Amino acid sequence: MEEQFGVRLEKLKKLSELGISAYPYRFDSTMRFAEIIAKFKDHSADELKQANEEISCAGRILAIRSMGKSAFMHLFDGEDKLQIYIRKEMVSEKDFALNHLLDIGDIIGVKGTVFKTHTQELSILVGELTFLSKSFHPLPEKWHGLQDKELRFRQRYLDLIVNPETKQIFRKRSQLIQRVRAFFHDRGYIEVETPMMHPIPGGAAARPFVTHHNALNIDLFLRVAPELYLKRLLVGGMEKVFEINRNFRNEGISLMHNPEFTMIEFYELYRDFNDYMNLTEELLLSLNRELLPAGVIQWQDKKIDMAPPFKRVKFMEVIAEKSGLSPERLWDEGQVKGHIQKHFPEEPLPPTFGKMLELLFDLYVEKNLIEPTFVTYYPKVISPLSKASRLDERETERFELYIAGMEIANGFSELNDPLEQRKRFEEQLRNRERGDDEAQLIDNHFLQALEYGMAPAAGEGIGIDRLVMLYTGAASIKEVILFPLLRPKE
RNA sequence: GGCCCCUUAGCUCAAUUGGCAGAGCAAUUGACUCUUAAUCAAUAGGUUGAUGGUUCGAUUCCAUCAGGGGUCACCA
Repeated sequence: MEEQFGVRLEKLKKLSELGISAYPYRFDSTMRFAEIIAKFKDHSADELKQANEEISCAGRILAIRSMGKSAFMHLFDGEDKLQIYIRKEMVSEKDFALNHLLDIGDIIGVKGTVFKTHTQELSILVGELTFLSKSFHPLPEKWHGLQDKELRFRQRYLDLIVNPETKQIFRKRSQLIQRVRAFFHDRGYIEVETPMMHPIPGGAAARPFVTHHNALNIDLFLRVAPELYLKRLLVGGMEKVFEINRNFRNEGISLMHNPEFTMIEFYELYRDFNDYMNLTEELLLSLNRELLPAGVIQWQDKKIDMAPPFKRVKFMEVIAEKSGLSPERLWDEGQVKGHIQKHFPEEPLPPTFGKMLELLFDLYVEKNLIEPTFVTYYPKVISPLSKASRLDERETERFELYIAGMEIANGFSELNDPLEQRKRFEEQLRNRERGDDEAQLIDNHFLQALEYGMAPAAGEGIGIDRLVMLYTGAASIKEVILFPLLRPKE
């Protein structure tokens, strides 16, 4: 507000009248609050007095309790809170004057000795005060914190200052990504970065964002998946590769979708989809060990056991089971069409057979897959990049991992037959003509790479944001992305 | 994009079929040298998201718009 801004501006002016620099350049802390707390919390008041340990530290003022000639404040260093105590007789006249110009939200440094109050709270008795930065706006309320979701996401820094749980979520996100990365490095994978701007969008069924390169005067597409580039690396003989990076899909926003999101994709030559289901279980086990000692997550009102091995069900069989249509009828486009029209007349009829099967899966199966479950053997018609099944020509060696009703991972034995791949792309083009505007385009440069010969390989993508949701219990993807996309205001 | 809900002080929230817009925290002034949601006294702070309409009178009822949340669709 204008008035509070003015008041604080006045205080800043008074600082320079005292000869205090409003924006100094640096400050030396001897310890972070966490270290101070860890080192001294078990010492008695007497022991601390004896030790007379002098330290310096810095933080943002979250609360001030002033009693005229003395004051307590709580500082926050972004991680922990620590109380400081300022007494008139213990500081210089200038520092005591400075103390009266401080506002909640200001950042200060202090030098002093560690002690415990009568209520046994570890605190710093201040000997020297250093002004570090002014806050011109009042902070959100200390007791209720910042509740308004819109403000929390638009002004995430305020959320981080007042709501400690938020910091915990992003610390956990960082740990999770670090663990995933270590998992693949430990197994000899090379981490790579492939283009974010693609001349031809590909690798997933999704609508892309379009951008433009001025010097070349060409349109480019923000990538929907790195898949087709990573497979070029397999052709090049990179035996084990992975990439953790952003993908962009021009689609709606929901509890589980943000237009830009983080995926890891990983590939390994001479492996198939069975190997990768096993590897996925190993990866989650490794994450459990570090982030989930109990092995169980609390998801809304349910508990989910994250311990492998996970259940495995076949795509067509699980739809058959839930819909009452026999597996053989499910392979009949006419039967499937009739079933949808009869039981779901409100649903617009999908343009292709594959989309109809996906619709039935969404309606009957997806939301019920709470416990970790691999859905396997997806039909060829909806898996244009997967290798055909050894058991049934109509199916592919593909799996998706579902947890808490969310798709977490998608992997398969990679199709490496360039002639077959070209046929699949052409089939996609026909789907596009029938109205499926997410059907993939022919990428001739990718096909050319395959024509040089790609060894058999397995590949997989895992949605990092959703994984973080699971491991933090966050109900919305916005809670695990620092700056989720919102409509710009004003 | 469809449907439902929300928007009141910097923050968290009240306001009686439609009858003077309030509290706590934050802020200002003063008191106070172990407080911790500090306390005590006083003060200030509002175009009730925006624009129209109904009405003697609208935070309240209606319409449109904006932003957000939820849900469905799109989408992994």
